[in-house]
Amino acid sequence: MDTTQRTEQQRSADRRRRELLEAADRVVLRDGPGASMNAIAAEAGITKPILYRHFGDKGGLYAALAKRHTDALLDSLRAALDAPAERRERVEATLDTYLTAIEARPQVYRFLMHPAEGSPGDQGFDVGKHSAPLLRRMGEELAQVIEDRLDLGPGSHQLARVWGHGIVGMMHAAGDWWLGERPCSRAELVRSLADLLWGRLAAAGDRVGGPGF
Amino acid sequence: MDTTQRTEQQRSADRRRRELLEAADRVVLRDGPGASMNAIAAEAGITKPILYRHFGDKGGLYAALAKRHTDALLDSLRAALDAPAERRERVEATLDTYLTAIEARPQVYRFLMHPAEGSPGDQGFDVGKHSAPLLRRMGEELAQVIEDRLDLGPGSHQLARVWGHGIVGMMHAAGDWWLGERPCSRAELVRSLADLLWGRLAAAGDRVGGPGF
DNA sequence: CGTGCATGTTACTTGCGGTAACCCCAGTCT
DNA sequence: AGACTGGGGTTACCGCAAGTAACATGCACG
Repeated sequence: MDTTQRTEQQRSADRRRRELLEAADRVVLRDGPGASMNAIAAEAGITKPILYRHFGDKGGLYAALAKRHTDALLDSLRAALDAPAERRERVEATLDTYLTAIEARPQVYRFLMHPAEGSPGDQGFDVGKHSAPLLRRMGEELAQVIEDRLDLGPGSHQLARVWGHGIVGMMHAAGDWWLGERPCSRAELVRSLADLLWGRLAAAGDRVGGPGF
Repeated sequence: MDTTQRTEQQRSADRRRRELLEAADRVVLRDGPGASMNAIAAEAGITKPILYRHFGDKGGLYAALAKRHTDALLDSLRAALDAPAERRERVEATLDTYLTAIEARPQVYRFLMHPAEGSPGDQGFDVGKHSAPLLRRMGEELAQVIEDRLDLGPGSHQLARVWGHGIVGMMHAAGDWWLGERPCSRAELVRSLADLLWGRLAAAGDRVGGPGF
């Protein structure tokens, strides 16, 4: 009765919410992160106030949208990282998974990395979470995996966290640059990054005939 | 005559431009990247259209502002990277220089790394330059240094570029996270990152008693 | 003197985020 | 049946910031 009815309405609201999110998705993918609430509402076949009833404000809508994609991407990454294989292979598989994802849907990627937060009065938004939460989440998850799986001696917790965020940042920056310039194949990029993580920078010899170092 | 006058006016215009930039700087440092053109104009003691005459649009002003800070930071980094010392020392010095800079003036840092927000429609902004050009410039410069100084065998050009952007991204992401959470001292962070670059990730042993990998 | 020309202003338009007030229709209670 | 309530929807509006005319002023040159 009361409960069944409430769940019924709940379900209806959830379905509506999903429809709205999919419409928003289409618009954001088409117009970029600067898509207006009016455009999104129009795409969904309704008007602005409904969006605000469901998501509070633009930040809320964008957060919900970002969460969907972020969760999906993180699932793929976890799968690659958890595969039964040698460490280097897993690292390469994870890098490749990430790069494949951003290559396949660059619009989604742009949106996730530069959600543009509040904006106007942006007062409604917490200043602390200025940046893309996706990078933070990836960094934290990777840190956890590193800490769980590797024997790093004393201070392993801190070390794992630094490495987690650092490696994610490396992947992100290299991917961003690569996506813009396409200077090489994905496989080459993956190899180069893995080589970097595998200490080839430290192992390289000084160039002969260069400036005297 | 003509020329002298023109240079005279040019100089005057340049001086004015600099004053405007410094005023803009003060406002952006105080109010964050969402500072309005009105506020900047008021701080400079003039009104909006003058700003637009000098910088075209908000993007132009922000680009000019960013260029100043970016150039300054890049100069410091070049100095640290060019110091006569062992490679590891230079790497650590460069990391430390970067972290010291973002620690000393987080407002500047936020502005440089997330200029896209702007404000509401942000439609005055070119979609192409979505991200911080600072990262790209740092990546390119580092790539150049790596290629010039290290002997990487065949494919060294590509490799150096990938590494340049990757390392810069690592530094940036770790720095961003560190700046927000302050989980350890700057020196510890520098050491951890350098260790990562020096192959400690690849060299670490599997954790005993953990899940069977 | 008037004619450029750079510098400055006021006052406007446009477009967006966000909100208040109203509307309508399906059930429900008495 | 008829008033009552509440979720889904709309129109019309506010405030604010980017960007733009159109008008005003000071100063060199012929």
